[in-house]
Amino acid sequence: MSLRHALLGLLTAGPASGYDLLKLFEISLANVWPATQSQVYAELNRLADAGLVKVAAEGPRGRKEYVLDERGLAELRHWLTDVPPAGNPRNEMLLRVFFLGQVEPDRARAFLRAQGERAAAQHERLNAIREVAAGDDDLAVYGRLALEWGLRASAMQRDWAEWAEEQLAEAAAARARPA
Amino acid sequence: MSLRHALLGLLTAGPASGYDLLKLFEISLANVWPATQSQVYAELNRLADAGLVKVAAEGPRGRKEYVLDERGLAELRHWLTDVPPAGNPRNEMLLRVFFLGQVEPDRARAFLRAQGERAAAQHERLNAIREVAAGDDDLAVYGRLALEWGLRASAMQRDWAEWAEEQLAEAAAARARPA
DNA sequence: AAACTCATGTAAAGTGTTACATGATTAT
DNA sequence: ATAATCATGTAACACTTTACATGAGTTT
Repeated sequence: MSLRHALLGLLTAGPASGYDLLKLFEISLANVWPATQSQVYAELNRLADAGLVKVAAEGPRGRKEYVLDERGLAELRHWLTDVPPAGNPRNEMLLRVFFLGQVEPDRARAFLRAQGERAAAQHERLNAIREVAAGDDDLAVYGRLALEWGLRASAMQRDWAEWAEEQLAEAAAARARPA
Repeated sequence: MSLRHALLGLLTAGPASGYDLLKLFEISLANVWPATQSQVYAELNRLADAGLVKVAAEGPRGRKEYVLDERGLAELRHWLTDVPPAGNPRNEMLLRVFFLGQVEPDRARAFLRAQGERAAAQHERLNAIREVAAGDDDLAVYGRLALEWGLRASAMQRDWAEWAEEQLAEAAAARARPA
């Protein structure tokens, strides 16, 4: 139930409507915890029912401005340090790797090359963000830690894919000239 | 719908019952694509209905032995190379990092230290597996590529957590002796 | 006989995605 | 006036987890 905590976390920066939060998701949490419009509005209603947030004001088009309640902040802090993070995230890319022996070697190598290029592109994209990322508020400081994680992760995946492709190429070469 | 493809993939190694497949999940795919008993049995029935697998034999306690159908293999190959992999996996750890400013600096650093230790332990665990991982069938060869990914990922996370902790320590030191 | 393993299934609840639906306000 | 943006909500479907339920065969 981390969407709940993502919303509580964003509300620490100040009051916001569902619409505002949705945009905050897009610009700040898109790569870490994406959420859809349906989800956000529904969860905000649940949070209000549970007393973790409150509707502070109602605006123009039925706009509801939510503020973080004391209990919501307590719940966020509790989650941050006391709740053990869930372990194994699924990895579709690796699942495919396991079964890559089912397609021709050329296709398998092409797959790995594509993954490497994908990771390299992601790395470039994040690098561009780093160069413009300013601010010294908490969200900016900790956001930069997360950004650095992304940079290291994409570099790792890029290098791994290159290495893996070579492994396959070597294995193919070994098969071509048997002992 | 990757559970489906995981099952098809495991069935390329030969006929198996739901019970067998469940154990294969535990030993080979647990870190990549975990699945529960309920899921496996239900999905096998759906796969049989869709004609991607067939019940080849029925054994003792209602045991049903499934074999991969030609159409199932075609579906697996199609998924492996033609279907673009879904991008953004959620990352609960990073979501917490974003909001780490909400707890005292000591607790934030402790969180990062715990993540680093966790990753280091994971790295050791995988390293131990590498040393005993034998076999030159496809699943073993490609399994080792996946293992190497895990080793690199855990090393990356361990190093990142150390770096991040230092960043926070430096920031705290800077605040202690203001200009 | 009791305990364990093998073997499959159903049901409920939580979470996430996609599509549909509606209407108010602001900008061109 | 028209289009774009703001703003919220509902419904259907898919996937995952947890718990419940049952029974056959095997080992001690």
